[in-house]
Amino acid sequence: MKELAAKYDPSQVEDRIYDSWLKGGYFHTQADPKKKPYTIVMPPPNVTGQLHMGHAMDNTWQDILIRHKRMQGYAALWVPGTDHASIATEAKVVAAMKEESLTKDMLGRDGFLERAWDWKNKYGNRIVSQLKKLGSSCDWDRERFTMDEGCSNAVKEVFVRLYNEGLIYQGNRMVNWCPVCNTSISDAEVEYQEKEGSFWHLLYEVKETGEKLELATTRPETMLGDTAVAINPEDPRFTHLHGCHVILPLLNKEIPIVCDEHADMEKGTGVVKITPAHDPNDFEVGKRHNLPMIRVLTYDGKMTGAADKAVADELFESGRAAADEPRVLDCGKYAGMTAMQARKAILADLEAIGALKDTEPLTHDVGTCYRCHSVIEPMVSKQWFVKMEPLAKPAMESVEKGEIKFIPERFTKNYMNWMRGTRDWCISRQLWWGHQIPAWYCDDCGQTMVAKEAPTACTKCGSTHLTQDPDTLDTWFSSALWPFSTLGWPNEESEDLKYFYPTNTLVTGYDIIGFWVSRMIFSGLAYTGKAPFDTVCIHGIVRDSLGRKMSKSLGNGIDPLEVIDQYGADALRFMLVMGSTPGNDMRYSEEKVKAARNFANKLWNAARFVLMNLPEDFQPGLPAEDRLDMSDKWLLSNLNRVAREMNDNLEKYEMGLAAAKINDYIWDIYCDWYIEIAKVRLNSGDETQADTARKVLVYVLDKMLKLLHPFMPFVTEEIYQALPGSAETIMTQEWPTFDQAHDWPAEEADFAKVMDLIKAIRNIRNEMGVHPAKKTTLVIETGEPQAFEKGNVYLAKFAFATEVTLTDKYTGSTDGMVQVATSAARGFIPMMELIDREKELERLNKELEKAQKQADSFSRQLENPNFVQRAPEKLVNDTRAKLEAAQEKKEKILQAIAALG
RNA sequence: GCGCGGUUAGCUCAGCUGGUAGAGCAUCUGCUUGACGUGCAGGAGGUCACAGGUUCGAGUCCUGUACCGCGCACCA
Repeated sequence: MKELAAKYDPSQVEDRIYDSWLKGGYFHTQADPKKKPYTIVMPPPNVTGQLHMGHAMDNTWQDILIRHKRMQGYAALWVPGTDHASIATEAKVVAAMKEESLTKDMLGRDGFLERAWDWKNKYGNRIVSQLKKLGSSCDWDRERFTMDEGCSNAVKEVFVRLYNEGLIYQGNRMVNWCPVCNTSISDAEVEYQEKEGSFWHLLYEVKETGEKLELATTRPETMLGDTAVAINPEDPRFTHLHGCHVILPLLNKEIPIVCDEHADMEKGTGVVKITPAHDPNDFEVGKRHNLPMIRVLTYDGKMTGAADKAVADELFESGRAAADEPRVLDCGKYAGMTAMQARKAILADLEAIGALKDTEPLTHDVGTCYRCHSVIEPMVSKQWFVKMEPLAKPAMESVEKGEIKFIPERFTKNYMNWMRGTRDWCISRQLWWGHQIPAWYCDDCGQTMVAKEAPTACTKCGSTHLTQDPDTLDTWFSSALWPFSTLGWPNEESEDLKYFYPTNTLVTGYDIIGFWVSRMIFSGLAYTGKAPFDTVCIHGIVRDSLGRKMSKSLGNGIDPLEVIDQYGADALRFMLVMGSTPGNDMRYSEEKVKAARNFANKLWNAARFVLMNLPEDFQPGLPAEDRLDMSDKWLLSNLNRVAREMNDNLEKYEMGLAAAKINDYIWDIYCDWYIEIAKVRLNSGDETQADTARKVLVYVLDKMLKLLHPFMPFVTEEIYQALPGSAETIMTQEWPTFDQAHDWPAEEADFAKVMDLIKAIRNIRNEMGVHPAKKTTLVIETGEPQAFEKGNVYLAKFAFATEVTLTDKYTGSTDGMVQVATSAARGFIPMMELIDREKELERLNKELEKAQKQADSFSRQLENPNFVQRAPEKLVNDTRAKLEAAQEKKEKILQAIAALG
């Protein structure tokens, strides 16, 4: 047992406690046949990232769940780790290199990767130590990284398997190309932003008829790559053009007019130019009509030139180009221009020849890169894809069957929509930081070989000149495997995999259901045959106090570490769960953090009070029942209920409700009522009473520390350590459960009656402005003396009574007596001279009105024969009792008014 | 266009399977009460967006409307 400091200073306590947890090894969990497993894998933050409010919330929720289960005796494992975040990290490293005027090309792949690893090693620990600041009880012995050996092995394994099953293929497809990041990105990574643009109406001359065909485009610079124009086959305006051609302006090239339903008769002029290499719809049209694909943009967003053409042509001539490879145009005078420059130049030239009819302003949604927000160029390019349909099907079924449950349930729909609509997943990235694709090409014959290890010779021609595909995999490819790659997969014999997998709860934000959750689900099902978790608990995002998304550009982000420094991790954590609901966004506000900090402080002081009242030789343990009085039983009975309800709430992922309950119990019930009661007994001079109060105080304090621990781990541990007879840590103590032996409804009800009277007396005194120092006698008239006899002592203190008398019928004078009424009792207080008669009359009438309203509402209900007939019997009886109580109270108020008059 | 969410006290939000509307903050009135003023006691403040419906009974379930926000699709 030790003393608590006069003030709780989280910054003096938290790091020390966290270290002690680490030293104690309490976070570490192993397969244990005697226990049930409970597993959470942490959504891996970017290795070079910094903790933000989103992480803080995500990890707080996980920590609450894991600490709760750990205390319940599960082998609770929380696997932490970080994500290599290919594109984000690479961008940062490149930016840092730029400071030294270095580029990737100057360093070469190996040189670059060396730098990238240095970067990772330098910053990779930052986020981890920040997570520790939060109090996260992850098993750091198992910390993983998506590019570590095990994860990389899993990635290669999956890639090879899927390839062999035909689920990964390579091909020239339309992809989203970011000319700034210089890589393809997946459909999911494209963000649409509304932008001001124009709609340019162009005129293409029909070769056969000489008429000018008007069509509109938002991207005129791609017209050099047009290989057709399309009209709708049903369009009566253009039937005469079936089979005709147009002359593509500027290039003076003949291209066909094709009939395709992609051309919408209602839209624009009904004529649409077809650029198969640079538009996803046109790509499809091109395939349907066997149109050539002509690429006019380089991968860094410039118009192609002679050199680009030469490279491509050489591939074709040597026979190494795939059949679906696009041709490349030498854009001549436009070569080397950016798309924007080319747009201007081409429009000017079109105008000069009279081919630009009109320019119409237009706001439209433009696809942008989620990373750098530059405009995406749709482009045909040779990439690796995962065939989604065969994988999505079981992934949807699994959720439909209820093997995986979303909390809240509505996100199931969100997930289903995503799965249903998803196209094949482009997984190759033109980046160096990441898992290099395990595919090798024969320099001599072009043969493709996919294997976990580099082949020594070409399987076709035997050549030893092999080159590995330079591309890396989408970051999400490795995160998709996270729930099992971290547990030992593909080694099916792994103890951890067998014991801890499938995991239980996945906690994450709704913004990455598509990116991550869905991919883990289909991956888990495909490779392990099991859904990777049974529950997906979704939280919203933390917004600023004005409800705006926190963002770098707005500069409205709140740094969780600064909040921790100022108010403590417990306060931040508590703020992030109190009053929050799964799936809903919440606002950050410093007021809320302060409220949480105040709560920690309240608990601290309560504990200080308890401890300072314990004698040296104090023996903890609850006294025998016959020593417990009404207030003890009321307190314990309430504790019991709170424990049960919190447990139910946590099982249902209602962390916010659970937090509110322990908050209310500690503050209202334990501190505001019970400690005040205990003071009376501690100072009563009755050692038995005092000892009972102390024992109950300590017993309940211990329980409520445990109930609060998952939410506020630091302050609860610090206090727990100071309790007599405490173990080395609260972390592994048993979570309190409902105890049938501590269920005392009768005493609870009796005590409630006493509290009622106390509140009524406090109320009147306050309203009448009677100074607390002014004490009076008190006569209680009641038909239920058992409650008030036992509560006598407390009434003296809380009702400011010098002397309390009980009677079943007050026969004394009502002169000068102020009367208070509750349903169970009438109180007579001689203090009329202290109060204003008129005011008191007014107050009583108000009370009467209130009671009357209540009684009316109940009797109305009971007068309804349908209610009595159809409502549950218990409810009807309860309502009768309530009506009776309201009437009794009314009666007593009436008597008080009469006495006054 | 399809879908989702929100609308409850001045503010920020809870309210689980329908049963007399809650909290924190703010506000007002008292209180230097031997744990805590980061506190204590008390007050005021709500036709739960609107309109219908189901039900003995609706903040809660159903239908529709309005406003705010979000996601997806389309965008020649």
